[in-house]
Amino acid sequence: MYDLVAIATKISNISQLRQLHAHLVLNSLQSQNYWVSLLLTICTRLHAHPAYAASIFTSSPYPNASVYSCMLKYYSRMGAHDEVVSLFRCMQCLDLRPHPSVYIYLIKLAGKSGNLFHASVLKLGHIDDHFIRNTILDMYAKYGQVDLARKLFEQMPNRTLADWNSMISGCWNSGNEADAVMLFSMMPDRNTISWTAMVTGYAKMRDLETARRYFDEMPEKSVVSWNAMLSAYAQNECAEEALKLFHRMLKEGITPDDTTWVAAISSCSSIGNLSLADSLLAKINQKHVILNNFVKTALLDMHAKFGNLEIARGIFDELGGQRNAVTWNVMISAYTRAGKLSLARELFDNMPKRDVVSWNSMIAGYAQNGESAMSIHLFREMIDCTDIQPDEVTIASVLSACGHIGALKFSCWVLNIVQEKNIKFGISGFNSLIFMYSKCGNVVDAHRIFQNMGTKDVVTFNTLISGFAANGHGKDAIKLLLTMEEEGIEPDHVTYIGVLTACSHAGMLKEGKNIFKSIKAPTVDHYACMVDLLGRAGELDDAKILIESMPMKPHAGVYGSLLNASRIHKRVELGELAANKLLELEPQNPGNYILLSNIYASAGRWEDVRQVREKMRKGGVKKSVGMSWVEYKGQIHNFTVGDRSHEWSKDIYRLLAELERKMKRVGFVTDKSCALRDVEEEEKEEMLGTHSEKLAICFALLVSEVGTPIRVVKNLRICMDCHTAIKMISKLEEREIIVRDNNRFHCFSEGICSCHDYW
DNA sequence: TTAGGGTTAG
Repeated sequence: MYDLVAIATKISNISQLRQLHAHLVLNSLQSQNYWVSLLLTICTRLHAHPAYAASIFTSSPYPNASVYSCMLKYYSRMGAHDEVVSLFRCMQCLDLRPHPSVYIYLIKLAGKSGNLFHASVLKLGHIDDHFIRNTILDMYAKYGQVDLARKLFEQMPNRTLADWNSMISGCWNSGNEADAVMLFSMMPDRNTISWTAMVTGYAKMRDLETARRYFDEMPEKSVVSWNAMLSAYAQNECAEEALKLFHRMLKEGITPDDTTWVAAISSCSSIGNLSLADSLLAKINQKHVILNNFVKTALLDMHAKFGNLEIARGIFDELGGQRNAVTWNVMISAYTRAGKLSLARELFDNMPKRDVVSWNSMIAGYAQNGESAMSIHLFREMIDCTDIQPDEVTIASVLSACGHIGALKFSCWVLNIVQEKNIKFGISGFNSLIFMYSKCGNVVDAHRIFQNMGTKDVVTFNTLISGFAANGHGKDAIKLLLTMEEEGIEPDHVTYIGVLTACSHAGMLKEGKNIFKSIKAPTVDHYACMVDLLGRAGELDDAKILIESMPMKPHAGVYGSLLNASRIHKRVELGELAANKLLELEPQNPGNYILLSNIYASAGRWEDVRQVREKMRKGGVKKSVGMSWVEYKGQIHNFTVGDRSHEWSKDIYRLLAELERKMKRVGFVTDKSCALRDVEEEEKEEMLGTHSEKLAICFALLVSEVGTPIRVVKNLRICMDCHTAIKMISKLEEREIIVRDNNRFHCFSEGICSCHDYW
């Protein structure tokens, strides 16, 4: 028998196991509990097939606690949680006493609801087992029940080092720095684990300096301690510091493990330094490291961030069965970052188990690529069809999408969910709220949120400043810039873009000039804003001089501003100059051709108009489709030029025709530029007057209550013809109509638009 | 057989 036991412990593959099994059968030993337990232990070690393990288990006619425990351990190793639980219930029914390690596994598995086991552990007297006791303590500490953990800890007659360490981590988990420090100082003895817990604790509080102090004072460091400090840097936007520490680690002869590589790789990708990444890859290859899927996922992400989508996809495919939710999520966001939404969606639809990050990645992916309506649609699906709880990131993305298309009602619905589910907002949540309100034209609420915020960051200020800019509140934008400086928040280049745009929209030439002068190192974008400001104010020659004096090469935005100003002030020669530069810089952008052809059209130079159109056709440049959204009862309705797909189409067009008749009767003449801008000569008659914003407005007129203002958002600039037509509609229908285009609001009321400077 | 470190979304 002793020979057999010796053989059994050395078994290293399934066929050896089957041989032993056969030998036991031959000697009629296979149903003895001792041997069943031993076979099951080997099954666990070798990951044997569940059917085989089950057949061994059932060969025992009267399985005892040991057999049950071995089978339970087998299932837990295989991740078959349901089987684990049902087996445990069987044991309870049979009054069998599980092995302590079984409890440890079960308590960990139960996680947050693990306190169910506490009573049973007490009843069976397992509480004196310090391994089990510590697991319970740790479970309480990990899952936010620090009070229970403390109670247990204080009642303990003999605390082990592990108990102290669990308690310290528990304090950090609940953000209780004072208690963590006190426990650490009171400890009778400390090990690397205690010190490392302090390092991670401070890292969680984003206090990297103190974390580093503990790290430096640590009497002995393990790889884990190094990793803790490395990750602290890597996760708090200190990638450079992380890589410095990584190199010191190598110099001191510490062998990196998987976690080390993950931190190094992710630091590399956030710095965006390709050559650094290459040298890191070389090191990994040179050391012949076997990479686990954490490292592979980090590598996947790095390649994706460097734009190597094929390599990233290669790693993803290679991972095969080792893929987890994170791997899928990384690949999805790799695609959304690159604007490849359909590929991202394909993965999203095919992934086996989506978590909140998967939904967030896809919702944010749509939102960031201009597919706001899809983003909102997907959020509804998440709420209506799944049990997954949205978090701050979800809400921030959806609110941003709502802002883009002015979906105020839908935003209210989203905010109700936030209240219902008690989702806590941090800075980014509030920032998105400010964005949404100001994009919906509700500056008052945007400002209210801003004032109630505890801590603000530069994005908070920038968002509200841009909101003021879009709503024509130039003075408020400048005031906010001053507040910002008072509160010690350094304005960045986005801040100045916002303030300059605000000046431009409010016609504040002098103030804008002063602000521009105060910018330490103006970027090309600031020059573009300045050209826009000068141009709109009619100082086109100054704008041209400014462009010529620029220390850097002007980009498309600079000439775009000049072109727009030339159109407003009918300066054909300057417009031609700007447009030609633009066509050089962006030969594929249809907007530039259309702007130029409009300038020629307004000057009556039809032959030039024809030539521009011809050039566009030859270059294969397609005109972009203008879209308009209107929100009705929390649903988003979108329209494109000449759209007939809406179920209300018939009524919409009937109303439009009726309105046009009325307009003609009161002497309204359409401006042909509208037709020339978007359609070929032969289609002109048919398409005239069917721009998306008009369709959206007619739809809103049909469905909305009399007296309520109509809100429409257009993704491009609204054209002159529609501008005039909407003015007239607001008068004829006695309705207030608010149209927001790319960057500002047009408020039409009683035949007057309150943003005259725009045209 | 317990305690410390890991990849993703804004």
